[in-house]
This record gives sequence, structure tokens and C-alpha cells, in this order.
Amino acid sequence: MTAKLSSSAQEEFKPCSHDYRVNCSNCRLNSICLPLTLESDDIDQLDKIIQRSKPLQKGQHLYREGDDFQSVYAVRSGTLKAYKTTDDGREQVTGFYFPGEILGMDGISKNAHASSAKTLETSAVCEIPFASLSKLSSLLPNLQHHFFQLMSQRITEDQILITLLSKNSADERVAALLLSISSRNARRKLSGTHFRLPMSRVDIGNYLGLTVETVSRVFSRMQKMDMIRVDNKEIEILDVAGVRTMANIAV
Amino acid sequence: MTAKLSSSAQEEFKPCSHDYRVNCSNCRLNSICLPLTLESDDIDQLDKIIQRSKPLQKGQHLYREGDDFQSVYAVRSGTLKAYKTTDDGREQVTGFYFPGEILGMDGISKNAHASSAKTLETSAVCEIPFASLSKLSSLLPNLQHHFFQLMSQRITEDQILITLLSKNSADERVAALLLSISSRNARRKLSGTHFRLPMSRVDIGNYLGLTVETVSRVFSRMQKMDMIRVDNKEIEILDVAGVRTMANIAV
DNA sequence: CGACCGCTTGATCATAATCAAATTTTGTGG
DNA sequence: CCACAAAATTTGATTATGATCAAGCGGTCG
Repeated sequence: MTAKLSSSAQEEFKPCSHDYRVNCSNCRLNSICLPLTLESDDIDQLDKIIQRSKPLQKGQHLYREGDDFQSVYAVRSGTLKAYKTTDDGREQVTGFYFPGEILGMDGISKNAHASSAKTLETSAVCEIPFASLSKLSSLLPNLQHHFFQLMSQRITEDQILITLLSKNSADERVAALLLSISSRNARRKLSGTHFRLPMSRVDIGNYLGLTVETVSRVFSRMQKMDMIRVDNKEIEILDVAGVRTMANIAV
Repeated sequence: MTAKLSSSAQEEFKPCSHDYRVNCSNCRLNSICLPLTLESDDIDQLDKIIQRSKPLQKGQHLYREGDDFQSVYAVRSGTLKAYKTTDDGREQVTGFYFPGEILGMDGISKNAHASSAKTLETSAVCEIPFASLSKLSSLLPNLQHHFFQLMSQRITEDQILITLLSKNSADERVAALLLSISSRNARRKLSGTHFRLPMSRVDIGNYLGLTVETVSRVFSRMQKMDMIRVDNKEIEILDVAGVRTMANIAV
């Protein structure tokens, strides 16, 4: 299974990763990220509490399950996976995080991170100290509301995953993941039909409750049906309607 | 499979369902519910925004997917299930809600309920208008923080369910659900070893991603192994350690 | 160059789904 | 309170989906 993809409409995605003058006001992600609903003055206040780190290398941890909870994080560039370790030492991938998305909110309830977060490629994040965010939220109703919305959205999306795992076949799960990644790319003005999967087949299988072999077979089958073209991690969706039909869900 | 259970250490659970003088201060659930972290004065303020309804009959909806989101709800007595309807018309049960637990938070993100909620038996709820709660949260940092914690807890619990669905066998899933219900009963000072399941086998299967038949078989198997005694909806856990071993998870 | 890793493909097996039917429980009306 | 219908649950037989076991391929890195 190696259909060479010509060139990849790829993330030339370093939204100022190395530019320390970046701030929320001029970040190209601000329309999908935390500042979403804020007025310009309010964004400046938010900006003051945010800490921008230097990029993390592939495979580095942002935090680990059990670590003291101090902050939530917004992905600035790259991709991360969140995962829990089960009692018998296995791993469960609970989510993938793309630029503009917020992770770490599951640490609030116990004041300790409930999962680990690891980069899948070189990535940069904005650290948002939760104590400061809470304080600011009390002052800015828009911010408070938006953060409530973000948490609620996480709940809603987890419920969609629950449904997927509970009711859908291997084909449907894989197709749904492709559509999810596609729409998240499109949201960031990247190609929704031609992209590079930042995660391994193992991670995909783990996330979807399937084995690597099954994931691989589904990709092969979809390629044979001319729904997608697969070249290693490069994916081209050739027949969006077909993939939607296979997913059998509204994504 | 009919091992008659002598008498049921049951919920004589009407924490003042019909007593309209009830308020958060004197509610016996206040130590596990929303007022958890509040000072007495603050509880009174919270109390003012809460609306107590008359009991809902079995099978009634508290809200439906798509309804305008106005409020979250605390269960006062009885049990509810939350469920989503998939595109092809099937149902996915996303959670069961016992007294002291909060539901409806998934409606915040889109300002419309993302799932439906239906009573499994006669139940009473406290309605908490979200606009008022938000406003009050800005004034009471403890309340804001506690509500953030509640949402975070929902996320954490959903992730546990995701892991269960993704990695665990039918036996493990059913055993884990029994332990979950057991511990939630214990939290309310009810028996953790002898209780009545408020939901049907269909609902259990639906929630756990299994068919009714499989759920029934697992119950039978557990009974044959003298881990539990089953009499219709009455469950007695005879061998807690055994059930824990079968669940193969820390609940 | 060779070892390793990630991915793919094939063959076989096991778990839970599906199909089918009996049995119990529940609800309703007389 | 009983009779009957409808719904829920249990049990059995068979099947299908995806897991497991096994092997090979291709690329990368020391």
C-alpha cells in the first residue's frame, strides 16, 4: 500500500513558534482559541497571564498523570496526544490536540492531572495558569462563559467518542476519525482533504479501541475503494461523500 | 435465575421530595452536591437561585437533545439516564444520574442540550438556572471553582468510560458498573452491597456497549460464581473482592 | 550494512452479536 | 384479586467481527 502523494498541502505551521513577540491579539489562532469571545482590551488582560514556552521536541511530556495541576494549555503548533495509563499498565489514548485546542482541563477536579500529554511532533504551547485564569474569569464574564463552554465542549466530544466506541464498527470509527481531523484542519484554513497524520497507527488504534492490524486493514480497504489515498502518514481524501457514508455519522 | 433476596436495604429515599421547605442548608445531600465547598452565607445565596420542582413521573423527560439550554439540574431523589440519539435513530446512554449528582452541563457549549435526560423512576430535581449560576460564580470564587471541578469531574469520568469501552471485556464492563453504582450508593450512606438497579438490562447494555443478552449472561455467570445474587433488579454483592478482580480496574 | 521500528498482509481463533424461543415480570381492565 | 396482554429477561445455537498469532516489507539510524 504505497500510493505516492505528489506534494503535501502541509502545515507550514509555525504560528510564530519562535517569535516571542507573539501575543493573543496577533496570533492567527485567536479566532478559534481561548480569546474567541473577548474584546480587544480583555484579550490584553488574558495575554498578560499566558506563558509561552519554547518548542517541545517530539515525544516530550507536557505533563504526566498525577502531576500537580497548575495550568491548562493551548496548542500553538504541532500536535499532542493525551492518554491515561490503566491499572494493568496499558495505555488509553483519550484525545489528540491540534493548534488552537485546549488541553489539561481534566486536572481541575482533583487538582492533579488525570491524564498525561505527550507531543507527537515538535510542538509549542501556551501555558495558562489556572489560578490566574479563574481570577480573571470572575472579572470577565465573557471569559468565564467561554471557559465553561470549552469544558462543556470537551464533555460533548467525549460523549461522541463514547458513542463511537460503543456503537460503531471498525470502518465507521476510522472514517469518523479521518473526518474529525479533516474538519479540524479546515477550521484552521488548512486542507481538509490532504494532510499528514501526526499520530502512528498504534495511537489511532488505541484511541479507537482497535488493534493496529485492524486500522491498517481499514485504510487498505478504503484505498482499494478509492475513497482515500494513503502514503504512509499522508492521507488524501478522494471521496468525501464516500467517507461520510462509511462513517455513518454526522461529523 | 431467581435467587429471592430477603429484603432490600433500599432507598427510603425521599429527601423531602414533597417538603417545599427544603433548602440547600438542610438538604441531606449538600455534602456531596453543589453546595459542597460553600460557607453557610454563600449557601443561602445559592439557595435563592435554585428552583425545586414537583416530582417527575417515571419515563418523563427533564429535557431533550436540542432543547434550549437554560439550566443544569441536581438530582434530589430518584434516578435519571442521559442519552444521545445517533443519526441512524439509535440511542446511546451516556450516563446514569443518582441523587446529589449534576446533569445538563453538556448543554453549555452550544446553548442547547446535547443529550436528553429521562427519569428511570419517580424523581425530583433542583433546577439551577445557568445564567444565575454564572453570575453568582463571579461573586463567589468557591462556587466558580467548584463548578469548574464538577465539569472537570464529568470529563474525567467520561474518559474512564471511554477506556472501559475501548479496552475491557463484557465481564469487566458489567463488574465495573456494579462497583460504580455500589460506591455511589455508599457515598450517600446507603448499602454498597445490596441495592436495586434503577435501570433496565437494555439500558445497562446500551451504556456499556453490549447487547441485553450479553449483560444477562454476565449477570448469570457472576451469580453462578457466587459473586453476586440477582433477583430481577435487586443486586446483592456477595464477594466484593471477586467483583473487583473481575472488573480489573480501580473504581 | 544490519538491526529495529512501524506498517501491512494473511491465517486462525475468540468474544460478543445475532437469531430464535422460552419464561418471568409488569401493567391493565374486569 | 385475577386474567390476560405486553414488556423485560433469560437461555441456547449459530455467526460475524475484530483480535491474536505469524510473517514479511520498507525505511531509518547507528
